[in-house]
Amino acid sequence: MEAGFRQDTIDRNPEKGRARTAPDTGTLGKAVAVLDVVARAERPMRFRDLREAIGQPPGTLHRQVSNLISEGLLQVNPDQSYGLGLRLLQFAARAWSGNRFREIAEPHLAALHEKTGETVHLGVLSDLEVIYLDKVESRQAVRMHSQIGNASPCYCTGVGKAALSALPIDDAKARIDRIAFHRHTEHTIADGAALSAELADIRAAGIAYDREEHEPGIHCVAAPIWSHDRSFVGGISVTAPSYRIAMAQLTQWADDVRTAAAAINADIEIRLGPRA
Amino acid sequence: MEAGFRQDTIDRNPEKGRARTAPDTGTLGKAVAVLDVVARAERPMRFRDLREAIGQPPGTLHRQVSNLISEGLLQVNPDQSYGLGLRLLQFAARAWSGNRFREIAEPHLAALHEKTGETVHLGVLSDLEVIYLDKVESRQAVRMHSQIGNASPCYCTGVGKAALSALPIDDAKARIDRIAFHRHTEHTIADGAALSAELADIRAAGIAYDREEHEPGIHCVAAPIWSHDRSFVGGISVTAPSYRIAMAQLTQWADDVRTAAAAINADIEIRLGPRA
DNA sequence: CTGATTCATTCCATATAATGGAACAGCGTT
DNA sequence: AACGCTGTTCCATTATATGGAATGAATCAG
Repeated sequence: MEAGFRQDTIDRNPEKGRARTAPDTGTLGKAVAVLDVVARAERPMRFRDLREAIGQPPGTLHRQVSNLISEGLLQVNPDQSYGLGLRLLQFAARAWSGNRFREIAEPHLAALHEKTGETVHLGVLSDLEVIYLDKVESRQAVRMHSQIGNASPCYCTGVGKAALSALPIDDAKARIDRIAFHRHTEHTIADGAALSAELADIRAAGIAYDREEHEPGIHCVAAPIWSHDRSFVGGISVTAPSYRIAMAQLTQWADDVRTAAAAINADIEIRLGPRA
Repeated sequence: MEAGFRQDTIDRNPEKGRARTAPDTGTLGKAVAVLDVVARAERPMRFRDLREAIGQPPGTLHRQVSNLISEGLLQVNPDQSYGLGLRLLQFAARAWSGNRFREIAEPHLAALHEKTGETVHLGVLSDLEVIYLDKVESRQAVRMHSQIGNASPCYCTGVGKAALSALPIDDAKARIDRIAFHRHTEHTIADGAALSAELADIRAAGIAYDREEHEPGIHCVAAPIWSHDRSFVGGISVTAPSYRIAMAQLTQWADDVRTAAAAINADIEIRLGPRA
């Protein structure tokens, strides 16, 4: 419908394995496991579908589902299939507008977009994935929602690699060992050794490139941002289609991206630092 | 920053009382109660603040918070304050893109916008509030996220009144009795009797108007949509600033809005009906 | 239309997880 | 250095979730 060059769909990745931070333990863990199944489902899920996906006895699952519904986290469609509840939308609206990093980065993203004219992203590292928090785009091409909140692998995105480069080296190493690499394009980094090597370069340069490693025909230049204690790492990027913007242009933007990221880091330190 | 005429902020309403569907009972209920407090907080909430807001003993609250964090539903900012977790953004992205009603309504909203040139909304009734699921807007003026997922009172919005009119009368009556009316503008409906009276008109006409009842200077024309069993009711609306669009113009659009809503209802019946 | 079968829901004794008081640790303040 | 304020950990107790079995509803075959 719209002229977005980047795929408009939600996670077409063939990687079906969940990158959960926590095990499905405890009452809460089991509850979000149910939400997770519903969220990741591609076809409408009815009760029996959930049952085989979750593997809980019917009575148990039924009560879990009931509780989720009464909390508004889950809902039943008229055709008996389950969908995520509207309460999640409410929460997300707050999660987004109340996010301090997004708030701090916002003007810098706008400025960077102003300078380059291309799409600017803000992403945060969440375990092994990058979650996009914001984007600034020239035309109202792609619908925002299709991108914000979406997760992409960290090893084949500019923001992801930038974020990894901001982690303490042993932390980064530990995460890399847990990555299940998948070739999204012919340029995708395929193993941990190659990724570690590239991260060394990224650390030295303060700049990461995605050379059509995630989506064919899309490349980007990114720089890391972080909080003082590295409990938060993320990145910003300028993304463009390679048919229109040459790699040489990206490298020219590198300084702008690095400068913008540095400015964001300074703001984070001031507004969220230990002495805030 | 942008030229949005409708307020860009999240819920400035003075109504602080929560419109919870469920009591804070059960492990899950207590967990979302914590999320709710964080979501509704206006200043940064630290552990101490949560403690007084929730009223749980420190040990208990600490574990609840820890569990929420390990599930990614909550996170700690570097300055020790809590924020909603990124997992909620991921879930919401799916809740939105996977929402059947939104999906079905989408082309009709686009067509309605094409015809009127003004902002078109899709909202769903959730207990006593309307939650906006989608909007189509001419310029990329207001950021989508500031609107989608937001909740507004049902008694002073076009979509809300339209949705109420689609409920079985006793259900509507029961909900009206629970509304805490608040005068947002001088035109806001102030009591249940007035609302019931207006709902009768809306049922007869199939059209609801918001005559600057929520935001001064903003009015809209809306029509209800629903599922066959009324487990879902909502509405669509065309919204405009009154300085630019006269009431007479809104009444001229009423037929278009009603027609669009009817088309959506037909699609819902076909795609989500009992024999789907 | 009837009977058989599958699936969803309810119930309740049991197993499990959440609770909260108390004791501990970290840190800034007096 | 001792105090007070917050946040964190521990563990016996208590409340909650669990899941097998029974019931009810819906679907399908004959």
